[in-house]
Amino acid sequence: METTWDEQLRTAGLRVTRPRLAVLAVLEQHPHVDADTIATAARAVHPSISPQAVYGVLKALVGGGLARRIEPAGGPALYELRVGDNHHHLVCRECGVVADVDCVVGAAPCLTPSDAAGFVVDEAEVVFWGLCADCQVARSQHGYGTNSAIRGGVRA
Amino acid sequence: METTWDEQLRTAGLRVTRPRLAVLAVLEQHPHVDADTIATAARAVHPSISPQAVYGVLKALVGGGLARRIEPAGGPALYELRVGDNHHHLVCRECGVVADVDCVVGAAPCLTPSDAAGFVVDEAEVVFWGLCADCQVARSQHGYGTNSAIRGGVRA
DNA sequence: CTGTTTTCTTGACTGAGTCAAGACAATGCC
DNA sequence: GGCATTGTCTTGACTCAGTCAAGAAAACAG
Repeated sequence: METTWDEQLRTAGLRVTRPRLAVLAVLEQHPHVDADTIATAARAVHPSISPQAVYGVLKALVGGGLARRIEPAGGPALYELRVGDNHHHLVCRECGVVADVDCVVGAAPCLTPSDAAGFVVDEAEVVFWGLCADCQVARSQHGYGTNSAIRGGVRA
Repeated sequence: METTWDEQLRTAGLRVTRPRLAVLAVLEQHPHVDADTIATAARAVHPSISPQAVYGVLKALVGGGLARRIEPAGGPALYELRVGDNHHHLVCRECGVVADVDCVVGAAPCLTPSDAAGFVVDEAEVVFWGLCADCQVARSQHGYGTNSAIRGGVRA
């Protein structure tokens, strides 16, 4: 990371505030987290931060192009700092962990559906669903009964 | 459609009930609808159906493999009857309309990320975001100010 | 037709997120 | 550095989608 968060915020026309820097610091350490986890972690740096402030900050960051919001089905929205490169995600059905994948078939072909039905497409979102390495092990050990569903364990 | 809904339900081990048939009828007419719209439309056939019943029916149908649930970011879940063929979706950023797209690059390559990071992938979900034909027209006419956001107009 | 079991109805509840009003703090100017 | 102007944060009420639980009703088996 060359440019500082200060600069990036200012470039986006946003003021530099403690809550924003706190949220950015959390996102830097945890690549894919939900708003609630961010709030908890950010409180270590800036104790008085409120949940709503986190929503506000995240909306500002997403609006300013510093963060990206992803919404895997069946769970709360997650945020990440990797923006601008069109990459995709692997999501674990069991624990909800998210991993990045670089664009599937090279640069942009994944942006071109075979028949666009009159739509002007500007983004292709790809989510791969499966089982992460840890959950594969857990499943084969405990004898596939550990279905703790997605919700909850998204801490990445 | 060769087999009747009656048979399909029974094959899935589900009882044949009025609410279920009503929901199936609605889904047959409207390819991509949210639970609330289904409830409203189903009431035309079976007036006493409750919203919760719709949730229950949909869960049963999805569980039995008769319907599929999709959850586009920023809106409620939608349901469709096309199951078994791995097809994808085009979603309009403006009005939320959803259209089907057949699998992008042929059969299954879209199921293989370049690097799976130890995940065992069993499904690839692709969503193309853009503007539907109608909203393109509306935007060019009214002079791109008609941002009514997604929420609400999903009636497909 | 009767009994059993699934499914539907009714109602209370949760969790994620939004909206609005006022307090506070960051930038720009003197 | 001090002050005014905005933009941002805090607090609190609220919405919407969806879940959970208990009892009533309906579907299938005999």
